[in-house]
Amino acid sequence: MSWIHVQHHPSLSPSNPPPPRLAAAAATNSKYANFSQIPSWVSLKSTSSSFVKTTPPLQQGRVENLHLVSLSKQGKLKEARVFLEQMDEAGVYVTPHSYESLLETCRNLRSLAEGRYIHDRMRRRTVKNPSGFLENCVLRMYCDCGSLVDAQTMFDEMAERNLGSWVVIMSAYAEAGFFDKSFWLFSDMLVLGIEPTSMIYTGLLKCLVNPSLVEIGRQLHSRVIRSGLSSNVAINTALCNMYVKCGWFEGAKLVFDQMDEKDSVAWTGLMVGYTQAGKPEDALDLFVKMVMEGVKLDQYVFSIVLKACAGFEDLNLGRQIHSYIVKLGLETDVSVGTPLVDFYVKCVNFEYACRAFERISEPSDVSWSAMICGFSQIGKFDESIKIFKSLRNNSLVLNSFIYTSIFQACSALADFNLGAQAHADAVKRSLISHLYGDSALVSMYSKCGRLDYATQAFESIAAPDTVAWTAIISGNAHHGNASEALRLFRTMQDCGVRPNVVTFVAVLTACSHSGLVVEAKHYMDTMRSQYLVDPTIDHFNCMIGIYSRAGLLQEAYELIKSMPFDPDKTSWKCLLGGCWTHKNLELGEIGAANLLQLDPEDTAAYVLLFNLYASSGKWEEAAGVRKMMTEKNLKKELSCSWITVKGKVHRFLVGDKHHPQTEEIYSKLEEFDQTLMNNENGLLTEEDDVSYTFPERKQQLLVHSERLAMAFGLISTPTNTPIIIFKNLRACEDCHEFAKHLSDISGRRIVIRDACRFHHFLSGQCSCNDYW
DNA sequence: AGTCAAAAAT
Repeated sequence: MSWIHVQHHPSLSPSNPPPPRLAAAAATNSKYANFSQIPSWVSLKSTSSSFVKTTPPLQQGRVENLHLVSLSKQGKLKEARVFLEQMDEAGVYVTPHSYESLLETCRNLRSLAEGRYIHDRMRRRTVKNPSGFLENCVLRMYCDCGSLVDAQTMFDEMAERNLGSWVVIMSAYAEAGFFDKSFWLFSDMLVLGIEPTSMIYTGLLKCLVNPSLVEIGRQLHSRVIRSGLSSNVAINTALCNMYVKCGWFEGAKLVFDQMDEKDSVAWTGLMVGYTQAGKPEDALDLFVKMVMEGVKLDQYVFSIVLKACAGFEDLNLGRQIHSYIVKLGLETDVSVGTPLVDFYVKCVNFEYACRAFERISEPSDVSWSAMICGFSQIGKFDESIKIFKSLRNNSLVLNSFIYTSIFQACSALADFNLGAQAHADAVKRSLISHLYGDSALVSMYSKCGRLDYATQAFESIAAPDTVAWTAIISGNAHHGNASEALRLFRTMQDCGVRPNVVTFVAVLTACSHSGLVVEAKHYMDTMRSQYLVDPTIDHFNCMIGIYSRAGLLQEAYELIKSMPFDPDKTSWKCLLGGCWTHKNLELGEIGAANLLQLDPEDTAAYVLLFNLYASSGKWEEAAGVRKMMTEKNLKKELSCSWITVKGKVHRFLVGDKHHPQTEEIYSKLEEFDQTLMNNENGLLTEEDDVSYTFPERKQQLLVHSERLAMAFGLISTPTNTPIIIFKNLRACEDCHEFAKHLSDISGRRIVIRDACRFHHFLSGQCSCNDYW
């Protein structure tokens, strides 16, 4: 809630914040009086001076009341209270307008205590109050502050209720879901012979928001007809919206079609309904009709039409509507510009999104969050974070969507430091979106190598949904805790949460990393029949990977041939990977051939095939593969490893000597020199550069990037913390052995995240049991 | 008087 307060603070206007210097200047020019500016000759202490005595009594409190209103508009209720007491002491009259302003602030800030105080002092003195206006303000204050009990007491005690009083309390009950209460009041009204106005009806109708309430809606509708209000635009619009929200589109259409007077509001409401019901095409049809009937188009119309468009991801259609928006000069409007940005982001056209954003005159937090999303989508997570930081530094309004995006960005960058800070920050501002933010956090901590934090985050979710369960299952899967992942999968079902497509990917991933062939096959076979989830190619690829890794290469190949999908790159790569591990040249050649047909530039395919030939002693073929690579001028992905120490990322390449502590790192590595494994067969690892000759490669092995990172971790982090290293490619066998050994001698816990999973090394053992 | 815009897990 805290950020809402900011919105009411004039000098921190959310949409267009002046830089600090300007803000200070603006404050002194503020249209509201500032206490320090009140000249001493009218200030409270001088009420006894001869000048004031000659001024008429009402005139006397003008500046004080102005100051009071100023304080309340700035949300300074505590100060206002002190000032009120000073005014009392000085015998200065508080005007109805001041009370109105104070009550409004109490409402906006949901400050029941201050509201009660104001009400209390109003009762203790005579306030000039024409037609019970102020009493309705108090009533609304109680309703908006959530105290229906106080509101009811007030209502019962009111000497002079007017229609406004009825509207306020009935709407409040309806909004809070106490429909019986509001309908009792409704019948009270009728009994008292008070004829309900359109306000009464619209107040009630707008609270009927789900299908279970449609009957009440129909009854109200019939009363509307009987009371002769059926041509009232506001009521008809409200009826139409009510039926839409209650899911009765036929009813909505009926009301809509017989309206003889329809403005853009009525059209908008119907379009909202269609869009929310997943019928964007109907919404667009309505838009076309609107245009043909010449209805005036406003920013609301375009915001919903753009949302409908985003559902289609039809760039062309959106461009046409965009040009319409430009013609009408509405592109600078934040409520048109923002959905426009979002539309382009959804169409994966970030350039257009940027241009649309630039045109918005006063971007809101929603506009910024659309941009953050856009940057993340094109992989520019640093840019997302940059925006986030600058919004924060400028005290602009942040929201839970933004935090969710930041958690995602930190996941992708595996930035534990920033992620944990953003987490704490979001907690302080209570801006963690239920389920959305929670799941993103689970995933973030898991991807940062902290499954312990991920588990904590998961356990703090009151009622995890499918996505949240999937996140924690997937986390355990990637950290190699297959049995825990499968246990969670069962618990999830015991909790009545149903697994979906992604959940099964996570479950199969868990099996895959632990070689649970039988279990995987069981889930594969039952996911459709028992769980009603149709397997996708991702599931088949997981299964192919599981067979291949387990050495069941024939089974893997049969599955590729028999599965109901055309095999893709991943399918063949899984097979090829298994063929390399289990030295099956025949199937390996088939895998490589198919893979290279789908992607002739796939470096990993060449490396695997090269190794496969080399290990079978087929040097000529191996040389051929290498020649092909050189001919194609294939630049393989540069291998690197990184480690974060004190918030700073240290990145290493093979044989890197750029680090300022290079000497220490290399001498640390030499300490472990004798533990090096023999790699006499001259095989390539993914890390190696193929253009090197054999002796150089062997030399390279000693200084693989992850070893440099490990050595640096060893000398620069406290001994009681795990050394967490990330690398962009798969762990090479030799370095894996090295890490095991290092964990044994140093007693340190080492965590390495390679391209496909986490390895936890402790006391000479790896959590993957050498199966990866 | 009634209408608007965004997000999580492979």
